Amino acid sequence: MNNKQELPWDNPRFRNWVAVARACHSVERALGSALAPLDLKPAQLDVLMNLYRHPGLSQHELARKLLVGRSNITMLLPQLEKRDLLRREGDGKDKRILRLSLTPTGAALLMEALKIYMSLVDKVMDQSTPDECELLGDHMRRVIEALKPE
Amino acid sequence: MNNKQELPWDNPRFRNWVAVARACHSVERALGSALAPLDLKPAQLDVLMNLYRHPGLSQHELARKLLVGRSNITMLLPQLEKRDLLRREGDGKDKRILRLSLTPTGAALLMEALKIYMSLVDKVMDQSTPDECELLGDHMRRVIEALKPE
DNA sequence: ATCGAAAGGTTCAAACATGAACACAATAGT
DNA sequence: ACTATTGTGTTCATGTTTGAACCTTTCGAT
Repeated sequence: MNNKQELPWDNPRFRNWVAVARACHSVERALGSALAPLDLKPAQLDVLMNLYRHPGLSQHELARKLLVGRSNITMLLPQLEKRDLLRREGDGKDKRILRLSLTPTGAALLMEALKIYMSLVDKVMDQSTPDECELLGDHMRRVIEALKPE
Repeated sequence: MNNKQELPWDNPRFRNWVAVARACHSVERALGSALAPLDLKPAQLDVLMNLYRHPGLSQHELARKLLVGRSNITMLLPQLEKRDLLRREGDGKDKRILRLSLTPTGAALLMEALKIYMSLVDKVMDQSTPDECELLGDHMRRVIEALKPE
């Protein structure tokens, strides 16, 4: 009955990952507050960022980039479209697909939001050297790869 | 009108933090799937973990540890209490406070869940050396500190 | 051609999180 | 003692996320 052989809290991997999760959570909440003046939620910022980098994305592709269900996108977009931040137009060849792109208004708002996000990221990365920051990013990109097919 | 001077995607700090956020999101979703057989959500696992380490926590204290609103706890606990995973009993001195503690059933389920969580954490940390893992944890603990008072 | 399977998007109900307003207990200042 | 203030937990309305069922379009096999 004693499976306390090695409690997770003594395991460095566990302790350290829990710290990562908590830090992420903190940053997410801080970002939420910081974006409030723009009337933008972190999830919506994610949409704008991805459309800026990948214009012409379909809704399904966007959903996969955001690690989110397709229906979530369907619910998320109308708000942004009504605010004239993005456009949805049918693909010429495949009538099922809606291609997404930012409007100038959307791009402008994105730039404002990015300033806010960047200042938060600066606070985070001030806690490490540039080398450590790069190591961190490399590690996390490997994690994303390792978890991708599942 | 050209504030593209330095687009965030070219900024190492930004790129690397975005990777952290995405990795966390991936892990969170993978954990959600992996915990399904236990009929446990990541948020509920967080509750059990904190009660295991800090028995006798009040609801407010728990909420702050989880970075979550007090009302969230109120909504979250009854399900777990009905499953006999935890107990809520009034504090003798201060009748406002409800003190929380795991039942044996709760502790047992927690151990099962931790095995699942650990195997996921192993997959994550296999992507780095032990030294880098420790560095990562230290960095993130500093981040948590830096964001705390806000 | 035609039928069946797969893919894109939408709809809907249920689960969840959030913050403001509330009720009650405890504490401090007078 | 008494009021005002703070702290703890609950309630409620709102907004988000999710997954399953659905409709339509496309593609592939016969």
